[in-house]
Amino acid sequence: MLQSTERKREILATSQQLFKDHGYASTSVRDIAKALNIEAASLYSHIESKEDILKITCFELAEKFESAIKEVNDIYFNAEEKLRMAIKFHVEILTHNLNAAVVFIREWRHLSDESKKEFIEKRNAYEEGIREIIQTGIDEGTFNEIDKRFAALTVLSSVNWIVEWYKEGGRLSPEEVANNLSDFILTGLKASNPTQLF
Amino acid sequence: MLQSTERKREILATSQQLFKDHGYASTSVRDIAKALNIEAASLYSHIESKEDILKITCFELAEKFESAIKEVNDIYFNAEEKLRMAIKFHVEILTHNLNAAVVFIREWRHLSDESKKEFIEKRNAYEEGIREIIQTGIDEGTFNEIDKRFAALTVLSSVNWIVEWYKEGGRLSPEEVANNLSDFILTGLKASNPTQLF
DNA sequence: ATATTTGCCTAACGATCGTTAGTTATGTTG
DNA sequence: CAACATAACTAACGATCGTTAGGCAAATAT
Repeated sequence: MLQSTERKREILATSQQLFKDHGYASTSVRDIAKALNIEAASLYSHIESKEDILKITCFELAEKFESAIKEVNDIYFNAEEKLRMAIKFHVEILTHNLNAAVVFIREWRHLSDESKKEFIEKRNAYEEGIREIIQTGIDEGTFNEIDKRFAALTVLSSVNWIVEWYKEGGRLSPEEVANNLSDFILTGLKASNPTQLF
Repeated sequence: MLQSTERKREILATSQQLFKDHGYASTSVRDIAKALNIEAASLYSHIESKEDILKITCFELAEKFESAIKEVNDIYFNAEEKLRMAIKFHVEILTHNLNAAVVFIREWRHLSDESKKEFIEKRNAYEEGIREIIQTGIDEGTFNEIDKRFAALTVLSSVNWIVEWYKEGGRLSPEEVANNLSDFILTGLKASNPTQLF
């Protein structure tokens, strides 16, 4: 007897805010209800379970990432363009769904075994998409020969970390954040080094 | 009436393992006791509270990081050497205290307000140490002019992420991990670019 | 006007939570 | 041997957990 999707979106949004601030395990169903000014039991007209909220949150975001990486890898570009575009999309998804993104990044471990397995598969597929971009760059000769697995993880960790400090309406727009990240990841900290010229 | 430090170390180590695997909030005092084959109440001969375990774990690691960054910044080196050394120490601390490190990185949010405040201060001081190294590089002219705050956070995020995949006795030694990370952070993905030569 | 659906309510369930009080074997030390 | 310290125990506390059953007023559909 689940009801209007509109009310469900409110419940999801409120829950994501609370899960972000206090963690999934430390947020009770009663906390969520209180934030919505209703009773805990009333939530169950809209959701199946507490884990239902987590599951929907994690998988909705996973789908967005999935579409984004497909879009990038289906179009023909060189590796640098692809990576810049992937980072741009990734940052956009994170910043436009900040609360959900934090839950996606931090709280997926609390999914049931079954859902967790599926989630990890989707995450692996996404990582594989990033690795393909890096491989493209190596094949082109435009990227350094580097451990792909290591590089993909390092790229993703620095991109994901923005949820820890990004503030809506802050100093940097999502686009600027994405550009800064891309520059950092592509060229590193060091100023161009004249000793590499021979 | 707190007892032998030896037994307390066992309790800490066991708790850290469980906190790493299931999270602080989802690990009950009874879970910890069960893993040690004792009753939950027996733990209280050794610890003050559940949060006590978290507090000790977070602050012991914070101290290690504090000493490391002091050691790096007190010795005179150029920025690249300093950064490489800081990353090497950081990776060593993480890999030699893997369970505690995961708790330090993921679970500090569950500290009491008072402890959390102190923890954040210590973390900020550490980040400031990293920013100083970056500033040194900019002053030297060996690092690109870059947003220091942004750079420090990005460096730390990629270094901290290793706890998600590092396995003791795995393919890469801590030293190799540190070197790979330093190379990545210093020179980026892109092969040295001839269009930058004028 | 009547029937149905919606969105909430109260009340309660059994389980589990962190923690305390008080006790008891098992050494260890004088 | 007597006194003490150690490291565990049993039992229980009040609080809170996710969830279910059943009801009720207001809105909507027929």
